[in-house]
Amino acid sequence: MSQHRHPGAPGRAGAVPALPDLPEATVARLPEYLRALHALADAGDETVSSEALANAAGVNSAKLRKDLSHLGSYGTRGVGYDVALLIDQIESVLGLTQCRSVALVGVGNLGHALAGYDGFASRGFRIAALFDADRARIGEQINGLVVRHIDELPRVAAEESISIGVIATPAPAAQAVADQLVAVGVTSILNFAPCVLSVPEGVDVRKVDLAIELQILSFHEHRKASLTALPATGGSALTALPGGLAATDTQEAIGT
Amino acid sequence: MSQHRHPGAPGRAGAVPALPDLPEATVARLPEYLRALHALADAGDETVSSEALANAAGVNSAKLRKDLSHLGSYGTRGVGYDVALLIDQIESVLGLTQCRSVALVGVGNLGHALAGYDGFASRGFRIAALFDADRARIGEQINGLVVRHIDELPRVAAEESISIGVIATPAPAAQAVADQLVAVGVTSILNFAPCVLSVPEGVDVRKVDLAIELQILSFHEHRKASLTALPATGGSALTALPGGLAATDTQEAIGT
DNA sequence: GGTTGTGAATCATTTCACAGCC
DNA sequence: GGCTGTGAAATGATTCACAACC
Repeated sequence: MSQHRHPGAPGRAGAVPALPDLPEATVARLPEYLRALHALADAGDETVSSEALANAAGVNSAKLRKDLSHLGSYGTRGVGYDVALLIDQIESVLGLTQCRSVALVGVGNLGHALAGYDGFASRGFRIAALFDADRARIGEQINGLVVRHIDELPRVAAEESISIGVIATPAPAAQAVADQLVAVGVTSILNFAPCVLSVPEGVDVRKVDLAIELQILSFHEHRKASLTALPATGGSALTALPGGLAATDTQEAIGT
Repeated sequence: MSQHRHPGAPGRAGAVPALPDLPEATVARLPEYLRALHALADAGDETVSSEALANAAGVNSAKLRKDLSHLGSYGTRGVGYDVALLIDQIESVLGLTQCRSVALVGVGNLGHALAGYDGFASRGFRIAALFDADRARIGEQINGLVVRHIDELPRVAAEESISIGVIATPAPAAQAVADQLVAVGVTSILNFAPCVLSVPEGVDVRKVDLAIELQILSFHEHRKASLTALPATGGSALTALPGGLAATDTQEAIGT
């Protein structure tokens, strides 16, 4: 990430509670643990071992224990972790104890879907405002929210205490939107437009590019095809068409 | 084929794959380079320096050069990289020389948007079939494609040479869909459902969870808020850097 | 018995810095 | 002069393995 790193000791000792300096990789996994923990809580479990939780979150148990140890961790040896306690702990670290308000800019194809996605609300986020630059869309209602013109961003951002901006515009518009978000004080942006945004120091940008995900998969697909094509030198070129069943054997699904 | 080998590695055991064995982090960045290169090509540029390309892709130049060196390197010292040549090279490595067919399962809110997203087609992917389990949706047309029942997957997958499966169903349905995709020979899955999938060895799964992205941003937002409440930690340069293109590292680098 | 927490070891990735080439 | 390619150093992340604890 960028170099905002604040050196360990803040002058005098002991003043700060558990303001954690977590490894970025750990931060990226905490939400997944949280999701798994909620599922366990819904199922009525009160404690869980690192092995079981790691399984539910798709990581190995050593990594999970190391991650949790960074937050000071409330586990009991021989028993495991208290599910409810751990949920509180992780939500507190992630700053999810307060519901955060999100402004979504760009209600085209993707933005429309995001505006209607209920996975946000159920996990601590409230889509508080929708914006677009296209006058034809202004006034349209999506999921109980009216689409406003982007020019209203300053007023609405102040009213709604916008905490996070989501950009779902076409690429050419994204930088201008980012600038506008930054101008009204937004310091966290989730960018779905396929382009790089430049923002001042102190503003965090995360990017989700759907085509890039497919291209990464394409690489692995390509690699797998090449591997089966030449197990030995001069191997016969079996047609790589996945028409029927693949040649691989193992079909067992692991776990639930 | 690359003959790149690190001769210094002592005591290496096991087989070395005969294929270009790129670091995973490099693979994840190649699509971003590709996008930047296409933009340069559209602008008429014929060559580009590592510095300029790195800037356009949101990374630093040393990383970019190291990444490109892994693919055998097509640059000219003192000049830079040939844009067209590099595009070909990267597309070839990523397996994008053939257009790959994608099956999309789940045409709810998000799936609907994905089906209509033109960013796929423009970057080497063809959405070849849409599926859903809800009988009420069968027959609906989206972007010229008709929604089929998931039971038709085996027949259609064979007809269309499906290469990649995209899951955009609710979480409870996702595992069953993954099993069905695997059963018809799909070995690459992009999962938008908020859950962990278990698949046999050899199948690649990438996961995109929109709420998780927001939660990671929430953490940084939370941390920044806590920091401003603290006394200064030395000369933390909060000021905007000269020029608008300053924060090259701020995006992208946060996790994968 | 079982399980956590954690130093130490291994592995991966990024950055530095400069030789070599244009 | 400018630029790439790349060993070597530095940083970061993962895994191992086991002592401490219930």
